[in-house]
Amino acid sequence: MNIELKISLNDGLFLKQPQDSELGRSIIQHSILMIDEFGFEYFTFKKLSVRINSTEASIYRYFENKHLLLIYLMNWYWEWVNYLITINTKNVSDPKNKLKIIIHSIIFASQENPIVSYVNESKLHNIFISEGGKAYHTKAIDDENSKGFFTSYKQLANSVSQVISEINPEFKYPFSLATNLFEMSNNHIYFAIHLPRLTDVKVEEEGFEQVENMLNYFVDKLLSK
Amino acid sequence: MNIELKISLNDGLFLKQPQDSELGRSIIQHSILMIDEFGFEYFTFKKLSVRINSTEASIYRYFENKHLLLIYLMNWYWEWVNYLITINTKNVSDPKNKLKIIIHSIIFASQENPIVSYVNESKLHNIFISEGGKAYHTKAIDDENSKGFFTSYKQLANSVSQVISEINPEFKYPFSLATNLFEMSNNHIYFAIHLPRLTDVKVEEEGFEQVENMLNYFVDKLLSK
DNA sequence: CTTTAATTAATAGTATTACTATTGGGGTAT
DNA sequence: ATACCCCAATAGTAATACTATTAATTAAAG
Repeated sequence: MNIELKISLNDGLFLKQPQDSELGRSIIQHSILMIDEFGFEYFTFKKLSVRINSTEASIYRYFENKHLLLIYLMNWYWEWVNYLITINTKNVSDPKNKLKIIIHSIIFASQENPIVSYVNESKLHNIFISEGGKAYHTKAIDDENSKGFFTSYKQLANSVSQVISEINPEFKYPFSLATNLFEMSNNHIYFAIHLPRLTDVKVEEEGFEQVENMLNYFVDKLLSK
Repeated sequence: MNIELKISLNDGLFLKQPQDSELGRSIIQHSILMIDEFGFEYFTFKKLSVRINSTEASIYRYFENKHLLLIYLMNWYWEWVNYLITINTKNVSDPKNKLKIIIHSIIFASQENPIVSYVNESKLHNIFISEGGKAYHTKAIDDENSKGFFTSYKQLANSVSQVISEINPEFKYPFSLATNLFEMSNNHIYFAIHLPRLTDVKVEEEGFEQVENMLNYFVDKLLSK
């Protein structure tokens, strides 16, 4: 028997629940692989349909367009990081330790706890790093936001901000720092790979330790009294 | 007589120097207005050509495609901010004051020193905030980087990092902090407008004072010994 | 001056992309 | 057996991204 975790996402993101059918799961699986491989701009439903031996029109029955598919995938990622943070900090009471674990969860999300067989979490993390911003940098942002397409990210930011406020209740920018941890993590992994003159950190085969150290250093300094 | 400043940009960014002809300047002027108004995805050369009473093919003689036009505009912005920082800090010797002025220049770039008649610097700043990341989040990044399309940004980051190191020579991440000032400024202005739950700052009609205060607060804390 | 060369932008396309209306096939219920 | 419903494929259209070629204008050479 095959037990599959079902990630719960805003149902305005899809026309038909992709997790419930073979074709739907195949769309999720191969869209992740193809966006990672070729980039979001080059990725089309036509190309995806050829790869999964289906048709364009069939994919359109699941997702309205490729932009909403990207938001769907980013929501998957946010939900998954949220899940990771929850289980990793379950028995931790010291907020400073909690924040360390949160930072580790953000950066090493890709290498731990694969929970859904048809989702390559490591490549989903790559997409988050390279294409994540495109999910909310669009003219339709206000409309999409009002439909709740970014509540997962907001919840994530909210729970991280609470830990920040626990560490230093006087710190004036807990939400800004929380989102900055995500944005900075993405940016500096990306810069280290593609625009190294824009950062001080390097990424190695072993992983993103230097990025993790930098974020911990920033947080320590900013939250010291 | 009409004296126009000519911004010097990497000539791999265009096929034909747009600053040298009426049509070229019109392309720059109205692409800024249209991208700001409709967003980069909706913007096309066809629509631009209708607006400026020309043809698609004529625009293609100046720019290879709309992505390179965006990189061109972002380079324009980086060069312009670099120019602003240079003149604003010319007679300032204290590095702490210098950094304050740099932060002010980044955030209020749009409201000061319009230098080129056919460029609406305020709307160019809007594009930088909303669409800037798309200039370098693409599969062609390594190729484009090797052609020097991002040297303006790197120079900017480099000169800011020098000021940071002057303030605190022990600080380990001067480049990361420099780029983070730009990225954070963009993100939190954007969040304040569209995703307010992701930040602690608000933007008012008067401007982005709260963002400026936040960046100064971050810098003070991070660079204190 | 004229003829030739070079530079300019417009015409008129094509291939691809994004998206949709409609049809048909395979289970399920009665 | 047949009516009903769900599913995905066929076969389109309109818009987009891009290009080969031609026409018009300007500059240079004889």
